[in-house]
Amino acid sequence: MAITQAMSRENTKIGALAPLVGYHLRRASSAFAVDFAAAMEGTGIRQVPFGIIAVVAGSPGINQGAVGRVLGIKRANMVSLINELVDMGLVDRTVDETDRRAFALTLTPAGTAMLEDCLARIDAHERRMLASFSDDEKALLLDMLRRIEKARVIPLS
Amino acid sequence: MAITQAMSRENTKIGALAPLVGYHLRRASSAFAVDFAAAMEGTGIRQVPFGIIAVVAGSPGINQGAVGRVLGIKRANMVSLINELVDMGLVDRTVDETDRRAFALTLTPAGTAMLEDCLARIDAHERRMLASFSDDEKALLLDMLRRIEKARVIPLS
DNA sequence: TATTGTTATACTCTATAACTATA
DNA sequence: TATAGTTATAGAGTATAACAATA
Repeated sequence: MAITQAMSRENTKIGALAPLVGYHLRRASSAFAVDFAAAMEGTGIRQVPFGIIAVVAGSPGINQGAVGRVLGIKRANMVSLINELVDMGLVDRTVDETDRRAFALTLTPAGTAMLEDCLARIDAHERRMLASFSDDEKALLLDMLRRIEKARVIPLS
Repeated sequence: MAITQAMSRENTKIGALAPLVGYHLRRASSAFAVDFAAAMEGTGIRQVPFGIIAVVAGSPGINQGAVGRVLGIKRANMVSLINELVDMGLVDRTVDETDRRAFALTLTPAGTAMLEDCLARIDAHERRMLASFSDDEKALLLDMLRRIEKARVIPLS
């Protein structure tokens, strides 16, 4: 049987999914995730741990629960994520003397260096994924995505 | 210690994540997923199985592998997803007589009814999530998301 | 009583490798 | 030899419930 070009492209018949923003958000996010993983190769850093590193860098001394609330990660799931970053020597975890239930999180020098390396890789990754976007389009997209994030109160912890 | 309003809102200090399209895509997609799940309550249908139902409806007789390629789902992972839909009585799976290795997938009458019910729920869900968006903005967003999906060739099967 | 962190557990989605049966 | 489907398995992400220590 001859393989036509239309067939080899699988013809993209997504039926009722075509007009759904939710579907295309999911696929676009997935495409970003695949390229993100490729961009991070060799660092051992994934999307979620990178988010934690960025938040800790932005608010040194922040505790686990607060990081989770900012990123939409449940307390229970923060534990192993922070353990991983501490084990990698990227995050320092000390008892918060103003609230001895909590841990104060900061980046180690290695954590700061890792953040810088990741940010350089992510800059290239974002340029790659958005090569066809003008600066105005990129700003418009960011604004729309932020509006969607706020459209529903994300349940936390 | 007094809790200020800024503190209770957690102050949204996402640091280096703020300008990253990949981060906001992920959070926006997640917000859609949460509201999607709420919208589907009682149907037993999740995002991925809904995608399969929609693709089968759009291409009756399509086989598992083709559905997977359209949706970015690996062959191995299609098996249990199709089993689930067959067990729910929504999808009919018969041997494709033109290629006896493959299964021809079609929706049962119950599957067609489920699709209609889901589409009505999803219509309300999308309107809810995009309440602040004009028709032009929505079209612009869809166009941008489709461009991102194509920015990287998604590896399939 | 409420909150921080913890453990245990489960479900969904995704990934790879090896197998069978057909083509 | 390539492809359709299958099985087994593993890693991530996310969800809930119950507990100890501290506020």
